[in-house]
Amino acid sequence: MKLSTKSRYGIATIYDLAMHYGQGPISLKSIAQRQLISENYLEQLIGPLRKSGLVRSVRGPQGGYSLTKSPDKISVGNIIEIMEGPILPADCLSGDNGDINSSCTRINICVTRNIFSKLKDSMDAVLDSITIADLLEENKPQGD
Amino acid sequence: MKLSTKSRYGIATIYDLAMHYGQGPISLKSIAQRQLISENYLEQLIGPLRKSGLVRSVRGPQGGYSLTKSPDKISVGNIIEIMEGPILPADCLSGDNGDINSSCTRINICVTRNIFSKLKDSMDAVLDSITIADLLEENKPQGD
DNA sequence: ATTAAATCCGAGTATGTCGCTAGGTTTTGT
DNA sequence: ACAAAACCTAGCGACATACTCGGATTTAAT
Repeated sequence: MKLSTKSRYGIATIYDLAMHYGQGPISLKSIAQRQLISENYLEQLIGPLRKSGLVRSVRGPQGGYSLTKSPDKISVGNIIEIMEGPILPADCLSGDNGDINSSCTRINICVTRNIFSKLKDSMDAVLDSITIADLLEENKPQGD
Repeated sequence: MKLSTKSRYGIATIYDLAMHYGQGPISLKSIAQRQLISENYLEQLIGPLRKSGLVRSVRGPQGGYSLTKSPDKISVGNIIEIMEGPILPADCLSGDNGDINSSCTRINICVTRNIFSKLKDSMDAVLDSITIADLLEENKPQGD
C-alpha cells in the first residue's frame, strides 16, 4: 500500500514551480537538478500535469513551465489524483452510483466496501487539506 | 493507490472464520466456496495469516483453520498489515527512527515526508478502529 | 537563416507485483 | 490403506514502475 514516486515527484515539481511562482517559465532541466529527479523521467511526468491544466508550458529557448494558479489553490490531493488516478483502495468503489463489479459479490460485499469507503474518505480529507502554499510555509528557511 | 485483492481476500477469510468462531476447524475449500475465491490462491494467502499467529491450522481430514483470538481482538488494519506489509505511502517512512533513504533528499525531504506521515496516521487510525466483530455486527442478518 | 535551447512524443527495457494455476509432499482421522 | 486436508514451490501472463533513448517540433537569440 504505497504511492509511487510519481506522486512524490509530482509534488516536488509543483512545489519547485511554486517557489518560483510569478518568475516566468522554469525549465525542466533546472527542476530535475534541484529536485534530483531524472530529467528524462520527469519529462514524462510533467505531461499529465500539463494536460490537467495545473501547469502551462512555453516552448523554445528560455521556455519552461509555470503554474496556472497560485499555490494556495493547489492541494496535494489534487496532484496525486493527476499522477495516479483517484484513490481507490478497492475496485468495487469505482462506479459512481455504486456499481458492484464481478469480484465483489456474496457475503463480503458490504463488509469490505464500507471499510474501503471510510478509508478513502479519510485519505481524501487529509490530502485535500494540504495545499502547496502550506508546504512553502512549512519549509520557509527562517519561518519560525 | 489501491490495496490488492490480498487484503480483501484476507479480510473475507478472517470474517468467514469469525462467523464460525468456536466451531472447530474450517476447511479452506469451504471458505473459498463461500467467499468465491480461488482455493489454490487462497492457500497461498492463508500462509501469512497463519505465520502471523492470527490463525491456527489443523492438518489431516476434518482439518482446517480457526481464529486464535476472538473477532473483537482483530482489526482490519491488523489483517492488511499482514497481507501487504505496513502502510507506507512513501519509502522514506520506512526507517523506524526516520532513516532517510537515498531517493529522499534535498529540499523536498520534509515536505513529502510530513504529508505521507500524516496520511499514514490517518489511514492507520481508520483501519485499526474497525474490528472483525464490527463487521459481524454490521452484517447481521436481522440486526436492525 | 542558423543555431541551439527547450518542449514534446513514442518506443523500448529491466524489474517487480498481482492473481492466478499446477503439481507435488506431508499429516492424520477413518 | 485410503483419502482429506494442510502445506510447499514453481511458473506464468498481464500489468505497473521507473526509467533510458532517439528523435521531432517550436522558437528565442545570434
